[in-house]
Amino acid sequence: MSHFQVATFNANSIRVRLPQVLAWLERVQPDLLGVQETKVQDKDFPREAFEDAGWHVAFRGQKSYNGVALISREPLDHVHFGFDDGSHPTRLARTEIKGVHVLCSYVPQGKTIDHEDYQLKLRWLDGIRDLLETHFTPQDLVLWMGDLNVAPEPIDIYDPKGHEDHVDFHVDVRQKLAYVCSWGLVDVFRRHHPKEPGHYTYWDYRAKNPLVEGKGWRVDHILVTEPLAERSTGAWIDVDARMAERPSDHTFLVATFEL
DNA sequence: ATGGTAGTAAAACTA
Repeated sequence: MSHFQVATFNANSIRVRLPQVLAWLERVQPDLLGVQETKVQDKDFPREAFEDAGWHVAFRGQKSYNGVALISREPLDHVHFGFDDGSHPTRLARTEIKGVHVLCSYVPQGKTIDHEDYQLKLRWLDGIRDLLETHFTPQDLVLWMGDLNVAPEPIDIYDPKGHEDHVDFHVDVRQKLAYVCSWGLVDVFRRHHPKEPGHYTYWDYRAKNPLVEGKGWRVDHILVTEPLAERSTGAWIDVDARMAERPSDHTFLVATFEL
């Protein structure tokens, strides 16, 4: 039996959030952290800051937008960025660690439901289903984590009635995520906190006092195949991590397993 | 209230 702790975090600039991320890694000591929205070109990624602290990093970014990174205690095996056709390398990272196949993604947000980017988002999620079907079976140990930009259920967002036309809660995107999960993925946070409302991973900067007013969204997820779900021992959202000096609009989601 | 704030990067775009 081997302990395995994995986490996901939308940093909204890895350079601005560097002290917060380093402190969090030091405190929690996960095996693997997936980061989205690093917002930095590879030449400017703060690689040495992580390596000096004893972490291994793999990243793929671009100027201003997107960017994903994997931060690991053990050296990372080969990390593949993007889909099989090479598209979206700054939104998707894949690797294998401790026998677990890991996907880390920053799903396109979609802007508005009448925007063409929303259709791109739906097709993007189809692409994840295709990727899963191509490379794995539901009997494998597979973990998909990241900012998926979908609140799956009404309990995963404040004021669900008021957000029915929002790209992160619209019926089409929720059905699309359900379709991907119907391949054989379980929401590991919900497995440990069934039907509990008010657990959020994201709060809009533009709200006056979103954390206090409870104006949050659960759009960051760790989804796993059934054999991995059976080995999961807990899942939690680290709201305390938002006590940082310059917190991201998202916070850390953590899951633990006994492999 | 079609606003609000944060980040990048240098005006406007994204979330």
